[in-house]
Amino acid sequence: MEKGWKMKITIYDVAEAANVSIATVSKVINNTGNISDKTRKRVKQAMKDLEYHPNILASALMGKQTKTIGLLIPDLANPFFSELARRIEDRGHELGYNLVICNTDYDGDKEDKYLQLLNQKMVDGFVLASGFEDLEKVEELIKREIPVVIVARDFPMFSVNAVAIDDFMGGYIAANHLMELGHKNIGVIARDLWSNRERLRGFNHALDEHGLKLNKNFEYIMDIHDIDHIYEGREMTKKYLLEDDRPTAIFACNDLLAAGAIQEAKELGFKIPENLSVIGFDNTSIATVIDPPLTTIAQPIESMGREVMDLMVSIISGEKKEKSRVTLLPSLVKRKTTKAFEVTSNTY
Amino acid sequence: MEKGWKMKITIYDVAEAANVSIATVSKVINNTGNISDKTRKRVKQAMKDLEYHPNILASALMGKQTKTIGLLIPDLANPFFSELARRIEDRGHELGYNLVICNTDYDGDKEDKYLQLLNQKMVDGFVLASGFEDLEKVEELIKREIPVVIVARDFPMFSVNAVAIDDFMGGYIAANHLMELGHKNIGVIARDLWSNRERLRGFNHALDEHGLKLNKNFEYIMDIHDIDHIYEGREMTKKYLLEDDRPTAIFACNDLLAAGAIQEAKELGFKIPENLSVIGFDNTSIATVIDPPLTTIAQPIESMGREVMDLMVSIISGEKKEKSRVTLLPSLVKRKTTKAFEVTSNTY
DNA sequence: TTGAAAGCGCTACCAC
DNA sequence: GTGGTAGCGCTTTCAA
Repeated sequence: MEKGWKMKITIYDVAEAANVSIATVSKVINNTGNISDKTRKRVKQAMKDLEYHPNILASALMGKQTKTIGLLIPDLANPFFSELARRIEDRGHELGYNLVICNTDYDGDKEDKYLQLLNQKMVDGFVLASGFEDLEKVEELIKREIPVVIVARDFPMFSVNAVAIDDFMGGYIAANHLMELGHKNIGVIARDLWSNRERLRGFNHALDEHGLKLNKNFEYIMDIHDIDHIYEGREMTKKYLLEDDRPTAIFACNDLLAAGAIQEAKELGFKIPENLSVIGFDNTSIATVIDPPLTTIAQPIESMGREVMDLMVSIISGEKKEKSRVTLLPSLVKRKTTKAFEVTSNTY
Repeated sequence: MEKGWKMKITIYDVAEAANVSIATVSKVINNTGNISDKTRKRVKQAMKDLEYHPNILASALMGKQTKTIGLLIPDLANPFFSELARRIEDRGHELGYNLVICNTDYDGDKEDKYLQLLNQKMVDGFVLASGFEDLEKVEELIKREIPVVIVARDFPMFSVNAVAIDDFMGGYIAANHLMELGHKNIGVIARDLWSNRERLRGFNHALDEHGLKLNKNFEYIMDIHDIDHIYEGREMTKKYLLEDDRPTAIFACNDLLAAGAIQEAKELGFKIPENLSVIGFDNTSIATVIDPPLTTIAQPIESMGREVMDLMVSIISGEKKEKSRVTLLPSLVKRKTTKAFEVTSNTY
């Protein structure tokens, strides 16, 4: 029979060409069983000649891995998440996995749909960078023994695999940096996410240690579905800055929010950092793009991506049986948006 | 037999529960054949009761679609691509498709590897946003009748499905905008990509119409693998601006490059746009983040994503047999980085 | 060291 | 209308 160029070539073709059974071919593909060097060589040659590539779906049907991981992420257009996805994909590629990436927009229904769909597609596991404020679905997965690792979002009192930074510490560092510069009256802008609440908690804790207290007028926790961070950052900043006892510094819980804060402040005639200090969070690429370059709390995005995939693979391979949690440390990246507070600077 | 909570439930379980054959179940799943309402209802109920979800891989083995598309993209961390990926995913989701996203870094070997791998995984088609300066692999796919659509990258003399903007026109618009403002001496910064070369061609064409000519000292085409656009933008800008006959405006072929240009110019003491006009390309979110907000040539990213998936699906479904190419139009988004050139402004 | 054969979960053709 | 059955391409006993 003529093997046309379009014919999909299967294990049978290889077997025929190498004059062995498909069982033998399968064994050399998977390096299992005992095959003599001679046959092995012959089979390999046949595979090469025919440009044979095993159909992964068929083998998955037999219980093998699909070598595909589902990544649920709130919003790829958000630099933090796209950079994280990038890193996870990089490491996945190194380890032989592909990523199905899904945007959830913090929408529970979408999360459900994707989880279910990717399950049907037999992904080997899920990386969840999504909101999942609701633990039910995650528990369901775990009960069904599907590998799950949560990233950038910790569930302190729940037994899941997770990699995240110490958000509390991040907030703590931010506050201390600002206080060291002499700021006492600080405004904060956050989102209604666990991680952001932790950052605030750390922030407040640091304040507390110095006998300071956050002015509730200068605390804003925006709705999770307000997607335009820049706008929100601007609005809040305007509100804060127009008050008589306006803050001398702002802690924004992500870089985008900080960008908005800076834009608005400048537009209102404030000089940054002379009249107002701003500190962000995440250290995404936009921190270096805005002017002045943003002082921010860095999440080690690359390491996070790496750790996530490594953890995932160790779970899949079964070498990690108990749940484990890796916590990375945030760090202060000083750039140009924070400066020592001087009394005179408050009246510009 | 006790159906444990972990048992994977199959079409057989449904058949048993509904007291029909698996053939019948299959028919109600796929809405094929003739099934009486009574049985249909019974089967559906059984599926619901058992929380049955068909194994997509198994049906794919039988020649059905995997409902998964491979997306090859140079770099998810680049805002243009992450925003595009976001839009493609959105539309894919609406149409019932998932996306396997792969970063290629314009690396031919990675492109090959991914193409081959995703092929094994039986994706229904490929969206290529990657470099693919080399057409061979694409031709190979097409010959094998695998649906392919190219995005943000046109192959004018080659018959492929593609959606892209008119890059020539984009460059043309940019040049005209600058010339209308009185600029005659303009520097350009581009990458060594087809799209960028087209933009330059359009740019030069416009110049030509006005009897102007690009000073070759102020033209730079950076290597495709130089990944740090900001840095490159800065370096070139410094070089240009330190010349005696320095340009009064810069056309950067993407927003990141423009961001670098602006940073450097400001650092050298130039006021933007008073002493130097800068125009970018893409209109990514960073255009609104930098200061001053960047005037740029917008690519309609959302429409592009939509068109790409729509085209892909129409190819898969077989309703589009001939190749087709959709060209979207770029548009000028005026913000704050371009301004009329005044003679005095050249000596600040 | 090799191969025959029994599936994996599903679809589709052909009988009844 | 419904069901039996032959695969899809692969892995994995179990015999030879």
